[in-house]
Amino acid sequence: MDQPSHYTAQQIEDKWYAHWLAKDYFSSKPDDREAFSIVIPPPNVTGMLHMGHMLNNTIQDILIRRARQQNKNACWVPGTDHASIATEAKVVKMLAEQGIKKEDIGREKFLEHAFEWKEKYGGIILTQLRKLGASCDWDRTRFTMEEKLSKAVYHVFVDLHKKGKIYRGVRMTNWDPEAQTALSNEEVVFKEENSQLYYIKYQIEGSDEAVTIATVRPETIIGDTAIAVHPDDERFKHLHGKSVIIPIVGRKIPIITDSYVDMEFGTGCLKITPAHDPNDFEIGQRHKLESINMLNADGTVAEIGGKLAGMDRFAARKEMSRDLEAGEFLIKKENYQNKVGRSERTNAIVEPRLTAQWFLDMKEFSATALKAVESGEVKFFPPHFFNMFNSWLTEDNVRDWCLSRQLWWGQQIPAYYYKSEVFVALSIEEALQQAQDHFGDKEIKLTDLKQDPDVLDTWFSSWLWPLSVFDGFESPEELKYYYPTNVLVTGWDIIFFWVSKMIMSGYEWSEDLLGKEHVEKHGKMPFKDVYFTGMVRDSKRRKMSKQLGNSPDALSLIEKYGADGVRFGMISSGSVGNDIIFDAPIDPITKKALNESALCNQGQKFCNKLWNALKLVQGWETSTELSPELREINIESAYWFENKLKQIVSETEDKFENYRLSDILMSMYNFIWGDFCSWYLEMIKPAYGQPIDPETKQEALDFFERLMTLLHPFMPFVTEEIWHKIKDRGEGEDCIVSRYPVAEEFDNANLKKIDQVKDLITAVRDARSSNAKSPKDKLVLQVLKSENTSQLFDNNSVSGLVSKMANLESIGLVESEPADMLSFISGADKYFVNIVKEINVEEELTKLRAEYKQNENLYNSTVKKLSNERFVANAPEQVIANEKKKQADALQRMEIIKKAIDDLS
RNA sequence: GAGACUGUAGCUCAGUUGGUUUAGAGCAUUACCUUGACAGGGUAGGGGUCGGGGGUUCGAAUCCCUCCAGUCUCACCA
Repeated sequence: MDQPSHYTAQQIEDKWYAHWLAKDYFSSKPDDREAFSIVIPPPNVTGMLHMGHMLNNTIQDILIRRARQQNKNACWVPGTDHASIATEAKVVKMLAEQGIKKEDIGREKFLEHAFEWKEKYGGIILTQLRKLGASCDWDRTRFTMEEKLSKAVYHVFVDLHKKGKIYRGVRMTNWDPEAQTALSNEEVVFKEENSQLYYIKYQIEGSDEAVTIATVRPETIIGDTAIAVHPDDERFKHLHGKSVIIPIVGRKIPIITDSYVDMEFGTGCLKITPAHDPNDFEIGQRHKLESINMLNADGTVAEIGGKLAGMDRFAARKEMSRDLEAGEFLIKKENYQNKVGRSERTNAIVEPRLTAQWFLDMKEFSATALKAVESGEVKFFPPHFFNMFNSWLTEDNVRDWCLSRQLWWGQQIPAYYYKSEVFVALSIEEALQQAQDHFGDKEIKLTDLKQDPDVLDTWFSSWLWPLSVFDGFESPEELKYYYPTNVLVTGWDIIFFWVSKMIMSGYEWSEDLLGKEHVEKHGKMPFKDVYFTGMVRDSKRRKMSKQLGNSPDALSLIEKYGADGVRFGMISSGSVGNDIIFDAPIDPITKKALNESALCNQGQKFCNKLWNALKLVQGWETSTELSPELREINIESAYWFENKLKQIVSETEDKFENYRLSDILMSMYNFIWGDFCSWYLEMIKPAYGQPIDPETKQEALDFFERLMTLLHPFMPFVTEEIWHKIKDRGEGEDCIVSRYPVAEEFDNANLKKIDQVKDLITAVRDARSSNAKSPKDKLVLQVLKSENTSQLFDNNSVSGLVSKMANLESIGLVESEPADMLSFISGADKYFVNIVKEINVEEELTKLRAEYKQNENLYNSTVKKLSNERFVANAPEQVIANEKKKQADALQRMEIIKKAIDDLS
């Protein structure tokens, strides 16, 4: 068969992906097999495939494909997240380009545009995942804002409200006075700017004394409700419990103590304005201080500001400054650099402002999540992430979850206002009923109710993901089969945002949905294992991002190296939990990452190697009329390779348990390239142009087939291609559904024996190479008889094997050392070849002496250890035995080398 | 500023409870040889004071302290 010598991934990959889809291999429906389920961490619907996705999804695909090959019912649910902020921003931008403002068209029209945008451009990433080979069940593709999932969201919101866990409260938000909207932290840009720091004197009530505070926003003294000092600050101890008078304003406020105050910073006194500073707000809560809001939504001073009322905040600042100066309250002004937050969109200076928000009480939830991981019901890989998890969810640190977002794209909060009351219900009709009952007024109409304009945080839909994608809130059928999912693969940066919250929701609702019996048997957790992937970084350890331009383009990489090559590159560059330094070179001129990678290239070369190995085996002609000696060598080789294969399979099984994927891939790479291609195939390879016996050829092809099955989860395309090239396949006989091997007993003694054989072959080649003998010259090998060598060469196949691989003319055991032959040591035995040594004695002596010295050092170190009484007394027996063996071996080698030195000199 | 994680050959990483590791692998690299499956093969080699410094121990890459650097999450400061 004529085959090109290069493997070309591109068409082959498309072909097989289409084939798998056509055969419906990715789809999963409950049956009587064991389920193996993974829910994808839903990427933003606006997202494009980047390196992080490739890493994450390759891992998931490996796990899913292996499970599928283990005849488990493998189900990988794909989908996207509606990503309120990111998507709304995109749509707003798109509309802005058309000269449309969202406020002008209103909520309904805006959402129409948003959905239109989503239909057109959203979810591109899912298509891109196919290029990578992701074997998701595409029929199950979900979207966090689709109707069913939204229903689940409303359901849990109402449920939590009934349980009394949801409350309305005020919270500091970043307020953009220009756009008159709250901003998320992501939408605020902090920059160093030049400001003025005002030092202001506050008179102590009933005393001549005064304290000085510093502020960059003097107008906010209108909202002051306390002065805080550090409890241990000696300078102010005598003032504890006293009060001060706010300058100009004239109001009396207390002096309180709080360890938040930094004694070293400024004057050591801090004015507390709970309504206009996040930290002050917290201090205010601790000390039950009043919050006085002194700013209107548009950034002008509120009524309470007296003569400043109605003035813009900056004008008010100047005015206040003048008044303070006039009243001799202003001690000094100094230039000051601080970080000022500006709105990403309007560039207006952001004001911290108290706004009403919906909250979820997290106390019980976080305790539940902690316990789930602590008890091992949910296992973290690597386990050390529990530290971080723990420090965040402990009572002192946990904060209630702010559920509302001042956006339109998302699930609108199902809370309806009538007069001063709010009614939470699944529908406005229900809310109406509640309102009518509450007020005892049947006249209240639907139009009298006003729904809360805010939407829910995106995480409030994705925290239900493992429950909702199986439609658990509608019927338990599928959920019963697939829940708990087996493993979650995600980045550790969203451990609190997402991982912890899914655990919480799982424990909160799984019993309601699945029944007591089911959760007692299978557990309430949403997933049993969590595999944390690292961040993908560049060579400077920076996170790869679009803005930095330090990320190669994912699709270009696939185009260049093939999906298999890229998968190889991704997996081999990192292990569980560790960040991945992706070695893409940077263009020195543009400073952008080039779409190149040495590791992906290695993966591509690996595909090529497989391809050519197949070409070799298939090129062999067969003949049944070959000498039995040849067949014997091949039997010996096959027996060894069979054992080696079993060993790898058993190691692999173990490593999969611990998600040591890069480890597995590397050992397969070495196994296939080294043991299979360089050793096994060379062992059985017939002389050029000669035929091979048909049994051996078949064995080789069978091995090949098993290797493809083993490697398939990692490199699905090339393995499928080769699988089909090995022989004609029937309907449904594809690598993707070939049975993954299970660990079996193997003959360890045989592996050790062949290791010796390989060492010997290497030693002969070395003797040849270092004495300028051509590989083509046949040599005579004499083996000094020992217990070990007699055993090793007790049958013809080993001699045959060594002869073939080391290109020997003959091989024989001798009782005593032959004269005029070159000697060498392999293992602890001595061998001779018919090479006449023609090197200079000096050189050889130096070499031998160095070798002697090395062994002597080793020997000395063991002597030192073994003569140390405390070592002998304390070290475990095994360690001492090893040390003794090391000593004995070193001694034996020293003797042999010594003799060689003596012979030479 | 707080917490967490990371720091082992030129690069990317192993090194599981401290002792068969005189610190390993893959890639890259050097020399010689070879090339009739292959971007290939063979043989030998170079390259690391395991981030720095202390400590515990008979024994530390591994445990403790401290410092340095990087990253992430949170807080960003009156």
